[in-house]
Amino acid sequence: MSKNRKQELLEIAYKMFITKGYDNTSVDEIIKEADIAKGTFYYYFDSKDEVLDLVINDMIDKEIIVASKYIEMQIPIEQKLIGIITSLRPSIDEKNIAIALNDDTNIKMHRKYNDKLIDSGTKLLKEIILEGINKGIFNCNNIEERIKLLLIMSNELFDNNNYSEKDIEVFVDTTEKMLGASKGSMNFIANLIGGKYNG
Amino acid sequence: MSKNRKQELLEIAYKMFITKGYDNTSVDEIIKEADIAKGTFYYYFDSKDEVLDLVINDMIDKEIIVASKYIEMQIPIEQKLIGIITSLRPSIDEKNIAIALNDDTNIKMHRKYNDKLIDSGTKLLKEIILEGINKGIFNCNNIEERIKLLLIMSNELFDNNNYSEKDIEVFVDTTEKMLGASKGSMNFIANLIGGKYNG
DNA sequence: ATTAGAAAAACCGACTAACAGTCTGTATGA
DNA sequence: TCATACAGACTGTTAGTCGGTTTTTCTAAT
Repeated sequence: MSKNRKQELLEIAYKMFITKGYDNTSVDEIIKEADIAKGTFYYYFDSKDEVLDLVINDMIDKEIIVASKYIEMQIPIEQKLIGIITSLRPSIDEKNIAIALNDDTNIKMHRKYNDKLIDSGTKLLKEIILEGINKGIFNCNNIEERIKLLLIMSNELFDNNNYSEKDIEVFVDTTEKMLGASKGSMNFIANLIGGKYNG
Repeated sequence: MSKNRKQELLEIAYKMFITKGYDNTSVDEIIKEADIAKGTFYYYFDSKDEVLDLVINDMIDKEIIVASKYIEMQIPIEQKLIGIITSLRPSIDEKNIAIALNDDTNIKMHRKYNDKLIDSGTKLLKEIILEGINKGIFNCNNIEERIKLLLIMSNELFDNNNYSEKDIEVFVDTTEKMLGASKGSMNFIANLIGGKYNG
């Protein structure tokens, strides 16, 4: 029951953080929901903050698993790249996550999520971009730094649901240019992101 | 003494937020420092959060005033643009601000600062970029969206003191490309930012 | 012009409720 | 018997409240 209990607590915490927000979820509420005592909670975790970190790690890990599938797929490099970037953002059926992250009481959660995403996403994207450079589709140096910027833009632009068609247009244009891809080669992003987020 | 008192309280709060961090500064500590009672504090402000908002507004307003001076200066457009962007970030003698913003206990403050900065900075930069387009130095559409991306990158990249030469190189390259400036026309950024932040 | 007195603005500090985290245990299984 | 797993009363700190007091400002009658 030990590993199970910890995981069970994390799942309860996750659900409550998403539905109520991190700041608005007290440890007392979590243990009431889990029907355990305070001492038990602090037997498994050092702090509420540690729970947040673990919850976010789980969230990102799931996104990474989905995103990873694009690497082996038999599709154009550009589509792999964009597939990964969009997969790293909360998907349609995780719309409540996007809403939660963007809530004013979840600033801390949001920040930790984005930081971790950039960290994990960079490793994935590096493979793709190197492949693209080898095939002559991309042309750029300082790959990791460019990926970081790419993920920063994606994070800040697309995780509030307040972006416009023009935002996507500029993001596509900038992505093409900063990777040295040919103009228009990533135009399909617009459909993907538009469909994924606004649909 | 009424307007003065409010301003005095904001200045005390500002100093304490910067030196101790927002989360680590309690209202009790602020009123002790100001030598007033709790009721007085809440006579002037609705919440601790409102104080944070007001403090940040003041901070950004000061940065905007400095940045605005570049508009009238007789220097190349590229230098105006970069001058403004770098002015919007905490300057050398405000290094403690940068440190505070990046502290783990100041996530909320940091986020509000960046959001407000993008809001205020966009208006300033728009003038410059239009001027650049008119003079044939820049060449791009969707100006406001590009500015937003530019400020997002600048914010996320440069306000922790953890960026490298390569980060600057990529930022310069991306900025040139996304505004349609000629290659190398903004190379001087490296010195500016490097000197400003790492010196 | 002076002043009583009413009204509004500025201020006080004890109080509450909610919270994260602690501590001293007890039960249970190897 | 020893470590793992759990319990729940307790503490200290916090943001925010509330009923009351002082100080200032305005009004009006002398």
